[in-house]
Amino acid sequence: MKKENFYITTTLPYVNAPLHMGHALELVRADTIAHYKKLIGYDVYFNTGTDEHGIKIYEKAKENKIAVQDFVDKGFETFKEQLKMFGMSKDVHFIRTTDKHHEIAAQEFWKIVSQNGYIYKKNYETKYCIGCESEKTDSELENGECLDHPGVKVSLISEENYFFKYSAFENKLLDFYEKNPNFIIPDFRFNEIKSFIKNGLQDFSISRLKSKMPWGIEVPNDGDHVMYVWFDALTNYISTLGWPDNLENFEKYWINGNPTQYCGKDNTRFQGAMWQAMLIAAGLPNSHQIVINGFITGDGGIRMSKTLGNVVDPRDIVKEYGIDALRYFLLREVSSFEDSPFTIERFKNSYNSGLANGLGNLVSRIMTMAVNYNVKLSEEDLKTGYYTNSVEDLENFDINKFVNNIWFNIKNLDEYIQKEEPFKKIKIDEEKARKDINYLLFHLYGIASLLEPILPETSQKIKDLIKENKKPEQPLFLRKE
RNA sequence: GCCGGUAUAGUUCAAUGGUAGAACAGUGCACUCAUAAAGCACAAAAAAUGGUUCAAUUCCAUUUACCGGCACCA
Repeated sequence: MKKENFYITTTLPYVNAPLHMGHALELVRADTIAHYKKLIGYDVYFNTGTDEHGIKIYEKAKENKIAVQDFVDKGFETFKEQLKMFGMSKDVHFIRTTDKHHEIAAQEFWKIVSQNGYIYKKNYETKYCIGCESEKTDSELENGECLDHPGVKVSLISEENYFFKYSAFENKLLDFYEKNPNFIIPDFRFNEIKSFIKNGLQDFSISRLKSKMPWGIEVPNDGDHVMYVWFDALTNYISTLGWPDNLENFEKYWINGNPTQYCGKDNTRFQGAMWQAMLIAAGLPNSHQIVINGFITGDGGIRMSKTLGNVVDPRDIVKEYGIDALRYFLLREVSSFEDSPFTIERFKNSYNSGLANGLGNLVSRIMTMAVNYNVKLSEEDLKTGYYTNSVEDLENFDINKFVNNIWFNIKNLDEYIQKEEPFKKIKIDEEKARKDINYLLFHLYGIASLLEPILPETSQKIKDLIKENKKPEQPLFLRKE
């Protein structure tokens, strides 16, 4: 039978800074969905990678006195190492916006959109703060002054830029949304973007003078300009598939793979509208779904920031508690769509109750009985698939709810042991006690199966213990005080 | 300012036009297979005002508080 295909991607983080908790959330969630789809038999293409162009990266490299290419190469290696720390699938595909084939794809994309009449040149006024020596957006200004340099009026710099005819896509986007009522998840984000578009779209600038921003992809047939972020970065979602050369992969995963994009809520507009308009402009099919995460905040919903000192680094969590502990918290405790706080205290509470006292302890108590009384699962029991039910939540990207249900099963087994007391029964009615333990093993194996996309490492450990009829040598998750 | 949303136990979240459920934290009991774990029990909640209704936490309106969006910021 021919396998069905599935494509999923994260956004590409900037290569010049370490990944924060929000990145970890997006990556781990996309990984979970990718893993789940593989389990139910899909041929999955999972994309992530790094955005490596732009003035900030260029300047940072200069500041560190190294060649820009070396700087981004190093950043990319760091990125890959961090993905390992998040327990990502090994078969994830990486795209770098400095990859040669990506650069060619971005230029080809530009050419097509230009041929279709959606790119034109016009004068563009940017606001420039002499103090910062950089361009500013309106949202960065107050009363026409940059916040870091009050009293210094920003100056207006005029230059010729290429523009994308975004304004031509109002109705096309609204039509597309109308036909795809689940295009953006959750629906309140969908409403936001709809009302944004109904307020009217303005064309936006898509190039910069190369003399001012040397580190970027050249605009086709115009060596004086490089692409500004949009046409460069957003096209990664198809260049990773080999577009425009490898149309086989493109057809398989983009056209027939329900391309699904995870992103944070600050990216709603870019992924949900801008990129979609660009695809229409290029005559290419739209994404299938955009799934939008909330933010990870500090306690009380306030923003994480260095000055407040409430930043939790995902790498520190992994170092102290392990990969699956981080994944557990992100996938179970963080709301699937709303903002959620991440504090060490919350994390520790959740770790102790859910992983140490919950799952870890359950594995210990069941395996001890199974080993002591030598109860093993039959080959047939080991083959039973657990992915027939209860996956609706995953299909709706409500991972949070899915994981909660697994923990409901864990609780049920604890209650079962307490009620049936096989450890007592074994002295009175051995056959019945062995049946109980078999039941427990069977359902524990089921829990391990459900956990496969959530906590891949732990899932494998539990399955091995059951198959080999062994107790864990050390607690799966040591209680932390 | 405009548009949208939210307000339920100490905390994070449910359900519901007619007894408001759970998890974590708390208190107590009790068990020993297990990581001083798990189990059982107890305690604990509808922002305010008004309206519709036999009946409102639920529907409607107003007020208050908070959150999100309102463009070139990944």
